[in-house]
Amino acid sequence: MTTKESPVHEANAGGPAHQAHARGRALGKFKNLDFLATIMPCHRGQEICSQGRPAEMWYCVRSGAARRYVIRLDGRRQIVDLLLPGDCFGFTPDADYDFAVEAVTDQTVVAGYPRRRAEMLADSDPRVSREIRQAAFEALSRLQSQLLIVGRITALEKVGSFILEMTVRLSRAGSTQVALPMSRYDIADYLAVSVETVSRSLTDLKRRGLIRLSGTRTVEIMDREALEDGETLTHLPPACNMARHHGTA
Amino acid sequence: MTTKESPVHEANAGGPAHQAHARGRALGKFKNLDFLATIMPCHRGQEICSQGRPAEMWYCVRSGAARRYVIRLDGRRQIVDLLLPGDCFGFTPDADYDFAVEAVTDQTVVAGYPRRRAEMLADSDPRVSREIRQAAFEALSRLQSQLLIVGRITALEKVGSFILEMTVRLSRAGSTQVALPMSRYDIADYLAVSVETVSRSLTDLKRRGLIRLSGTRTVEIMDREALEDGETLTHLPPACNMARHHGTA
DNA sequence: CGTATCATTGAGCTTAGTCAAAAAGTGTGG
DNA sequence: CCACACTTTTTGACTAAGCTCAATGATACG
Repeated sequence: MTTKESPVHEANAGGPAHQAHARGRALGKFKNLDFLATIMPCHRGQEICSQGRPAEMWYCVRSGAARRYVIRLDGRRQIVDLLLPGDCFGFTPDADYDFAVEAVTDQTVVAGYPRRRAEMLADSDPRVSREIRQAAFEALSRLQSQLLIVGRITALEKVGSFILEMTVRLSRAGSTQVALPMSRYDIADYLAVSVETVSRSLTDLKRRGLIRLSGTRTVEIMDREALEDGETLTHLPPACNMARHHGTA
Repeated sequence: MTTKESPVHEANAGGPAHQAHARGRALGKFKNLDFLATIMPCHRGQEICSQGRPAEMWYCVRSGAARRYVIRLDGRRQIVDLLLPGDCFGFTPDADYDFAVEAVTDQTVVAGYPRRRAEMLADSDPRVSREIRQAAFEALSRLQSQLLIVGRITALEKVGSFILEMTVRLSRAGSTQVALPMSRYDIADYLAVSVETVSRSLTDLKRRGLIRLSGTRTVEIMDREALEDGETLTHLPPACNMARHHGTA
């Protein structure tokens, strides 16, 4: 769904939430490879690598956000990784990429490392070797998290845990607020549900008082417990028509 | 679902389909580390590593099959990787495993490599370093495949592509037959659907003539095209009551 | 100040989950 | 070799969650 007829939901991502989150960790990867990095500033929607092309580079997000995705036979898009500052990508066991990667926001910057040379360096420098290994393990961990989210039963749970994950990954320590860099379409394709369902779920979570929205892309967590529980989210007052005026958006 | 009340669906997996699939590639990993491998034969259901414990070992499946999984708060089990001969696991960016791994069949053999020592060896031997990197990239690739399967829309598509994946991974080249080493419960927890749905989907695929079952765990692919298409699988003759006596089970 | 995209909401319908129970295998011990 | 106990697998009936189609608000950008 989602990206069925409308091939690219790009153009206008709008919102105040896009000044990347380049924190300390953004520079924490491939330190010992940085001297051969190519810095690439990307605009929204710009393709960074494309499926089927020779996998000649590894990358690391410096700021902004990127989506790694696959287009299915039926035209649907499945996002298989959301890449935030500090996240590395481009790893594949084969000669070619079996995915594509695009910048999600303007102001996205990635560092590119020629794979061949990086591998040769890894051969001679254990620190490089360990950095790459660590980056791959982190990618593995992200994918597992995503699988656990996508594998949830109800859309409410998926959206709820997605927000929690984004909070953890985008906000420092105890923050309860996240500025999502991506559109509802991206969220939908990440969670493998329809855009409408994402929207409805957010509305529902808002009505239940678990989150608040400031603008469309800034989410504040009001009840973390309930969000990660899932028990609370299943078959409960689906539309409790309590005449509550939810403060703002 | 699935593993909700009934914690473990083990005991009797029976069936003729369990003589592991140790082919050449089973030994193709960590060649240069083999001298420090511990060979562990495992019985069905035996735990190989457990969530939350220090990640002190890396592993490689030599024969049989294993499932990597996570138990959710609500008690459901999500399988996040099916490990077949040649597949490596145990990789984590943190100090502890954030998953558990169990043998799926009797006759499962895994090789264990002490992480510390393996890392030190990788530091000094580029071949080791590359082997580990390659294994991690393959794990990444498996996870991406699973995500693409779980992210499909209908259960019919999920089960269909699952069978295709298993055929590719378990059978040599052009074979159209797979002996699934795992139960319907495992399949359900891998696909994040209910057991009943898995069973119904298989029945449906059988009725449509896309597969045939010999016994309950041996699947023969009759129409690969249709299976990977998905288009064919959506809203079509859901129960064509043609009085056909499907040859055998 | 239009225009395009993003976001939300509604109505109808299909799919899959749940609960319940039967059928088919498998293994064991008498 | 058979009967029993236990799993695994399948099927049915019912319910509810989410997809689709369609339309209406919002918002940003030129």
